[in-house]
Amino acid sequence: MARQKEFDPDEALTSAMEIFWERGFENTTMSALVRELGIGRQSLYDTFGGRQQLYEAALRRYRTDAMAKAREMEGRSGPLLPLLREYLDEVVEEAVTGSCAKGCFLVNAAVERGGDPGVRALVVEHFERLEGLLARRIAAAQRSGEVREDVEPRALAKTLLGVINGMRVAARMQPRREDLRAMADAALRLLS
Amino acid sequence: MARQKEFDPDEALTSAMEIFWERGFENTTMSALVRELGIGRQSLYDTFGGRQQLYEAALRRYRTDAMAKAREMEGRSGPLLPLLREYLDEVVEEAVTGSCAKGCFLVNAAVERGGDPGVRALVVEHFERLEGLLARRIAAAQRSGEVREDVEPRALAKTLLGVINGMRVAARMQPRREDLRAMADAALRLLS
DNA sequence: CCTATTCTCGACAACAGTGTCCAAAAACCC
DNA sequence: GGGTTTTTGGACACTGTTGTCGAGAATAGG
Repeated sequence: MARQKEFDPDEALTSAMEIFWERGFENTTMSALVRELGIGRQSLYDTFGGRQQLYEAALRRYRTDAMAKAREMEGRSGPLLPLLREYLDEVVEEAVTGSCAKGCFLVNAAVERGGDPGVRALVVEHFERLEGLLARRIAAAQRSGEVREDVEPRALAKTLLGVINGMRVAARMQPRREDLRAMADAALRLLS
Repeated sequence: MARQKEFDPDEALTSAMEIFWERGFENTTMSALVRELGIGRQSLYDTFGGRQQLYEAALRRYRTDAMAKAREMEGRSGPLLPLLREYLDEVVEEAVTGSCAKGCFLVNAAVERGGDPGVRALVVEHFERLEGLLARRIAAAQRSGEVREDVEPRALAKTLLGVINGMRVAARMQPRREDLRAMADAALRLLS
């Protein structure tokens, strides 16, 4: 029928995501993406349909990956705290890895583009799901006596998520692994 | 000698700060500032010297105000937890007040312009000071038995700051007072 | 009242970035 | 091999933004 694309759209989206993640929306021009992805301008527009749409696609992909990690944690049984430690370690590594401080794409998006309803909805939805997931696991851990019971699960989940996002912000200022680990350790200790 | 300014530079800086705070750097054009401050373009450039410099000046002003609030808390004696509650209440109100979700200017700046060394330094310095201040008060509260002693003060301070910044991020996504209060309550409960 | 200095306002040059157009090239099917 | 469809790459129109220029207005001092 016709000519086939010379690049892999999925791979391109991943690269675009990393660039948007590091530099943010406003500091990422289409020209830069064309240059760094090694894809023609027109191909980029044809495939993804413009900067805003490409950004949202990148955000969706990040969100899917992030939720997969969280669900993987949910899927496993056993005590909560070791699972949480593992999860937090991943959060730290992700926030620190890369040429510069990236933090978390969703947090960055919320801060930088909270004004955009589409972006905001995308972000809010993710964190609500994550909070629900955490709250359920925390409630179970409270019943088994692993987590203190003087704070209700929902509030504990919100606060834990707060620490996690605080870690991401801290990582964006200064990606020092030991600082983030200290926060993670303390947060876990406080739960019991 | 000469004509005097028709506007108050200090007041103008305050307004500019609020606008940068709400919309961020890239989404705030000089033309918009000229329009909304009611000041001539040239006057703005003469007084503040360009967008980047105006932004940094606004950031400095915010930082000064924020540190003043923190020091006010430090100055007062008595048990720590009530003071912290008061402080957190202020944080919540500040993050929620305004026509839209503002969060914290410094957090926003760190996320949006972490790439700029000047901005980054400004932000890092502030949070380091704040962390030190908190750590000192927490250490004292530990000695008096008000705060649990199984986590060292520095780590506790980092984590508390993490929750606070997490609250600011949450506020930027969805400025719901009850959610932020729940986080603040839980964080305080976890300290004891 | 006059002069010197500073402020104010509209206009604008220079620049950067987005999204589109068009011609050429490439792949697939007949 | 020819025709058709799609991709590709460069050029470019258009828009929006920054920072500056020059003329005119306002104020303080002589």
